[in-house]
Amino acid sequence: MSLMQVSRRVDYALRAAIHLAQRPPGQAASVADISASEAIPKKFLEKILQDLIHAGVAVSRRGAHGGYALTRDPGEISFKQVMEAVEGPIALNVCTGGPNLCSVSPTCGMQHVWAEGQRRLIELFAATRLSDLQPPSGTVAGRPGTSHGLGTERGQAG
Amino acid sequence: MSLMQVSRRVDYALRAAIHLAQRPPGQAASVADISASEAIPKKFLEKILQDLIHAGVAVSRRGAHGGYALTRDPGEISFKQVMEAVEGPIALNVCTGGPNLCSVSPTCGMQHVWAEGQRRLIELFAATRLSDLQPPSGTVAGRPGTSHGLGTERGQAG
DNA sequence: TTAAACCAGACTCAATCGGTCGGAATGATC
DNA sequence: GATCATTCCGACCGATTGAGTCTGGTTTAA
Repeated sequence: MSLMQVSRRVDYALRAAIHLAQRPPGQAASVADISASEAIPKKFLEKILQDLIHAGVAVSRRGAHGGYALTRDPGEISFKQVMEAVEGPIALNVCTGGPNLCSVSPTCGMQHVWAEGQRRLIELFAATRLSDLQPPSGTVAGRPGTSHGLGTERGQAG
Repeated sequence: MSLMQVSRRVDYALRAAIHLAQRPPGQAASVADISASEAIPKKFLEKILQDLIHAGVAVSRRGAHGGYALTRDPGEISFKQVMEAVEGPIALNVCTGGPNLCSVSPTCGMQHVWAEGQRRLIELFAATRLSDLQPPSGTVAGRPGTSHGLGTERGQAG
């Protein structure tokens, strides 16, 4: 019983995104690739990757030799973007999801504490980019395998 | 669908603790009192208060005119203590609950990000004391009602 | 003795989490 | 153009958990 944990979904999404970040730019990885090397259930991962696509974080190519790649440079994609792509926005309590959501009073005093905690987390997760992660020691970053080019545009993270 | 929210349990526990903090020192409040004024289901609150007692945050007096009070000065009780009393320790991901809990590799790179987020939250919640909260505007802090003395010792928060 | 309170544990019920299944669409290759 | 590898998509499912209730104590003031 532990407090405030992120879901498996978020964990998997980040692993997958980092996996994509760590292969040669523009080289796509298939669900099978990622699933195998990151130990994520394949069909579950499939859905998570769809979320990343819908959020504009990743793109895919369908058909044989298809796969997934990031839409931007790993240095331009934040943890926060990936996390919020698969779950909603970060909100430490129901009352911080929007204004006037406190069940008891409009300003119950706790609200600003949650808001501050939220601020701190968001600051961290927005500042942390996919490029900040070292690949796990003992593995090679850019082993090609089945990989095919996929265009990557540039943008900004937040 | 929102990320990283605290449970109702934690929210209720804090409301209850703050309620106790805001009445004249040493004056107990019954479950009915707290339940009514904080809009918390009575039987549910009862269990939560038990957790606070088991964690040494509150004490109770049984029998007629019984009730609950804090064991220490509100300035000596932190959010963190209350939160961890009713849920486990704060841990942003399974792998930060203890060493060698990462499913993929002993150091997957994300671990230190979770650890840092955790550090920031814990710092905030440990620094925030029950005495830091203003009572909701429009209500009176120390309206006596049914309240009876209950000893309060002193200690420290963390 | 009685009523007001706390104490404890079994129970319920619905939602969510984590994941699977089956198949349709798409694209590369032969 | 058949085949095969792959993404895409929605329905489904079981277990867990979150939130709360119920029942029946026990303790104590009056």
